[in-house]
Amino acid sequence: MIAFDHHSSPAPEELPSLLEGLRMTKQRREVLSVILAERDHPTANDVFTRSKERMPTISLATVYNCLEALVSHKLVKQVNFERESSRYCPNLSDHCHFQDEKTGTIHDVVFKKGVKLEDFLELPQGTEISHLELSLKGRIGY
Amino acid sequence: MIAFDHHSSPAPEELPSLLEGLRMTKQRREVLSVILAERDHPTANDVFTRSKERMPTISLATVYNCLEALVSHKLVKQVNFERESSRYCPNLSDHCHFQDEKTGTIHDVVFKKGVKLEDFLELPQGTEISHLELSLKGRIGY
DNA sequence: ATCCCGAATTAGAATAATTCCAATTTCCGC
DNA sequence: GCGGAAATTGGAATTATTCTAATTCGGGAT
Ligand SMILES: [Mn+2]
Ligand SMILES: [Mn+2]
Ligand SMILES: [Zn+2]
Ligand SMILES: [Zn+2]
Repeated sequence: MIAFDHHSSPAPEELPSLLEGLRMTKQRREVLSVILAERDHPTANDVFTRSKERMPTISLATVYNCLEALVSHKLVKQVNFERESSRYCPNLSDHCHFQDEKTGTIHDVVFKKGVKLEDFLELPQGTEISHLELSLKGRIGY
Repeated sequence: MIAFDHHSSPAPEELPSLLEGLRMTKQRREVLSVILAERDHPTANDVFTRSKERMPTISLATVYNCLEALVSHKLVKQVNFERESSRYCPNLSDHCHFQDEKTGTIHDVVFKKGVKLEDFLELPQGTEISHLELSLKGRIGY
């Protein structure tokens, strides 16, 4: 019954100047707020375009730098679909991604509560998973 | 107890000249046999290097063309890890991939028997999944 | 407030995987 | 053997991302 996760908007803006040990420069704050604002999984270039509206001097290199910093400090997730350009996601809960082949839209998909990897994968004992990415493509029931 | 799937070698060579509706040219046969031979998830460039040993005139463009043909005819699977170059896999059974961060080696990981997507994902009813890719990174228990 | 200094930003060049192109070559069916 | 569509080829083009080197920023110390 529960459909895609349409999570509610947390307040952007007014972020502390240090977060998770990351110096929150104005460019990083701008990039983060762009990602928080629309939660539509924008590409680096999308983020660049949107950031320039409020900060016309920001550079694409800086956007890439900021995204890398935000991702490595786990304030944002990087999302990949096959060979497409990376997208960025502000949803920090455990989830994966579904791309509607009709529209290209990417939806967050939540893991069922309590499921563990070993429940559905034949992993050798002792394996430590440090990163997991599950990407789905298909059609939504009209 | 069951570890990574080390499947046994099916006989390469001697492929029919038409397979799955795909004209099996000598370049396509060579590319396919390279992938079947080592099952170590080579990149396009790996395949190119190995193919040149037996077919010195093959071009990289042709390797890409062949891989695309083999993948779209489902004789080979394309495997992606984040932004790394694509790799190719001859294991047609339902499986996903684990990359050992220590060595870079990629292992096939089998889904437990009988598990369905809906068992662990909150998918809206009526969703049709046409493609799924699950990629894991981590360490093997020494 | 000014100075210092490491970190961040910037523009532009470089990189690298993949795709495109236009010219040949292959090869299946007649 | 011919004709034609499909495949191959070498090289150029594309494009997302990374790198470089110069400049600017900003927080702590004086
Ligand atoms: Mn990731
Ligand atoms: Mn795939
Ligand atoms: Zn997401
Ligand atoms: Zn595989």
